[in-house]
Amino acid sequence: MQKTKLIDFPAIKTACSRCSLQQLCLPQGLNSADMERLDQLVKRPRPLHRGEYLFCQGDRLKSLYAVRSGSFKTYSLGEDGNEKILGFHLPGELLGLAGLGHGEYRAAASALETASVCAVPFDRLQDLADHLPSLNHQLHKIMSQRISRDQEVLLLLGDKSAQERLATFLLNISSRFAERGFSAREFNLSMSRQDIANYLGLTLETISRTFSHLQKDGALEVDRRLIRIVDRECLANIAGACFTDASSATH
Amino acid sequence: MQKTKLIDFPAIKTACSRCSLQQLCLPQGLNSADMERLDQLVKRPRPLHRGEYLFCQGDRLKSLYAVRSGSFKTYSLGEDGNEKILGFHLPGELLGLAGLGHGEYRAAASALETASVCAVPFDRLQDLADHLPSLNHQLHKIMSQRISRDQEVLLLLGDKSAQERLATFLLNISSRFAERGFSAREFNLSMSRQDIANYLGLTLETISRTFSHLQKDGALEVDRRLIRIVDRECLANIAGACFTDASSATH
DNA sequence: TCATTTCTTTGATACAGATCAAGAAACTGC
DNA sequence: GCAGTTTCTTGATCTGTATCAAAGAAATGA
Repeated sequence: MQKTKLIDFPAIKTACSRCSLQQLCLPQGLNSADMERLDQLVKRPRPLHRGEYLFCQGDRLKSLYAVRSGSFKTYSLGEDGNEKILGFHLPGELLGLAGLGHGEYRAAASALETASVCAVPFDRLQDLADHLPSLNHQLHKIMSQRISRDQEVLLLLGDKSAQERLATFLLNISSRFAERGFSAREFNLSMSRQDIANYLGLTLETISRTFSHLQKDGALEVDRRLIRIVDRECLANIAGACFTDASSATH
Repeated sequence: MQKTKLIDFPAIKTACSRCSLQQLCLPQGLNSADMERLDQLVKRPRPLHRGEYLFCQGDRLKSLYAVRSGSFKTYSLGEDGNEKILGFHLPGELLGLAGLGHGEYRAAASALETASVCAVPFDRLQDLADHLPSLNHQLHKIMSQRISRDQEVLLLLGDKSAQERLATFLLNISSRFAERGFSAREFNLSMSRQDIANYLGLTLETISRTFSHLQKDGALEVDRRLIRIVDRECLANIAGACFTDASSATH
C-alpha cells in the first residue's frame, strides 16, 4: 500500500531546493552575479508541521514565500470563525502575493503536511527589483498570472455542478504536479475532503459522493487520498471546457 | 423620473479626466516632471457605445486602460459560447491587468453604456516603471489589490445565499461609487439583471426576486435599475461580515 | 496494545435556487 | 404614434446539493 507523502519523493529536493529562484528568474535569465544577490536574500526557515501557520491574516508583511516541499492552504476567516479556503499551494508556488499592496498578509497560510519554504524578505526584494528590470518584469508576470488563475476559479464557482467542479479541481492539481515533474496520473491529495469542499463551495458529503460517482463511472480510482486518473478524457469531458491542456507526462 | 445615466453626471469629467494618473501616482506623489512623462503616454481613444468591445479575450496586450466615464464588464467565454462575467469596472478603475503576464488579454471587456477610457501603452509603461521605483511600487500595489479583491469575490461565491450575495454586491458597488465622489445611497446600475446574476453565480429570476425581497424588507428602494439604499445597516447585516466599511458619505 | 479522535462513506430528507412559463413594462427603430 | 424587441417581474414546479444521521476506516496517542 502506497503511503508515500509528497515530501518523501526523492525528486522534490532536486526540483525545489532553489525553487524561489526558479520562480523569479528562470524565464528572464539573470546573470550569475544578479542570481547571487538574489540567492543571498533567500532564507530557509525550519520545516513546518501539519496545521502550523506560515503566517496569519493581518500579520505585517515580511516575506514572500516559495513552497519547497509539502503543501499549504491559504484561507481567510470571517469573524464568525469559519474559514474560507482561497487556494492550495504546491511545491514551487508562491505565497503572500496578495499582501503586497496592503503591507499585511490578506489570508492565513497553514501547512497541510510537513512542509518547508524559502522566504524572500519583501522589502529587500522590492529594492532589488527596483534595480533589475528583468526581475521586476518577472514579478509583474507572476502577479498577473495569479490574477488570471484566481479568475479561473471564479469561473469554476460561478455555475458549475459538483461533478464539474471536482473534475476541474483534479485536473488542475494533476497538471500542477506534472509541471513539477511528478506523475499527472496518480497522486496523493494532501488536503481533506472538508478542505476540498470548502474550496469548491460544496459540502464534504457532496465531495465524497462525487468521488464515488466518478469512480463508478470509471474516470478515477480513489483510495482515500490516493487518486489515480484512469480516464483523463472522461474527466476532461466532465470538467467541461475549463481544461484542455493534455499534460501527456504520464510517467 | 430620474433617467440620468452615469455619464450624465457633471462630476464625472472632473473626477476622471486624469484618472489613470490618479490611479498610478497619487499615493506615491511623483514629482511634476515624472508626472509629465507619464501624462505623455496616455491616450484618449474615442468613446465606446453600449456593447462595443474595448478588447477581446486573446487579443495581443497593447495597453492598460483606466475607465474615465461609463462602465465596463469583463468576461471570459467558454467554447460553448456562454460568457462568465468576471467583474464590473467603474470610473477610475483599471482594465487589462490580468494580461500582463501573458502578453494577451485574458478576458474580453465591453462597455455597459457609453464609456470612455485612458489607454496607457503597456510596453512604454513598463519602461517607465523600470526607472521610477515609486511608479513601480504603485503598480505592484494595484496588482496585489486586484488579487485580494478577486479573493473577496471567491469568498462571496463560496457559500453565501442569494440575499447575502446581492447585498454584498450592492454595498460593494455603493462604496466604489462613494470613493469616486458619487452618492453611496442612490445610484443607477449600468448592468442588467442577467449580468448581475451571471456575476454572482445565480439566475436572473433569483436576482429579480431577491431585489423584491430586499425591497419588501425595507432595505432598498428599487425602481428598475435605480437603486436607493434605505437601510444600510440592514443591508450590511444581510451581507454578513463581508462589508463593514461605513462609507458614511451619503450626500 | 487499545481507546480516542479524526476522516470518510453512505442513506434519508429538506430546501434554496434553477427551470419553465407567462405577462408587464420599458426601450427601439420606423 | 405603433410594432417589435428586450428587460424585468412573478408564479409553479423540479432538482441538485445541503443537512441530519449513523456507522465504518484510518490515524493518533497513551
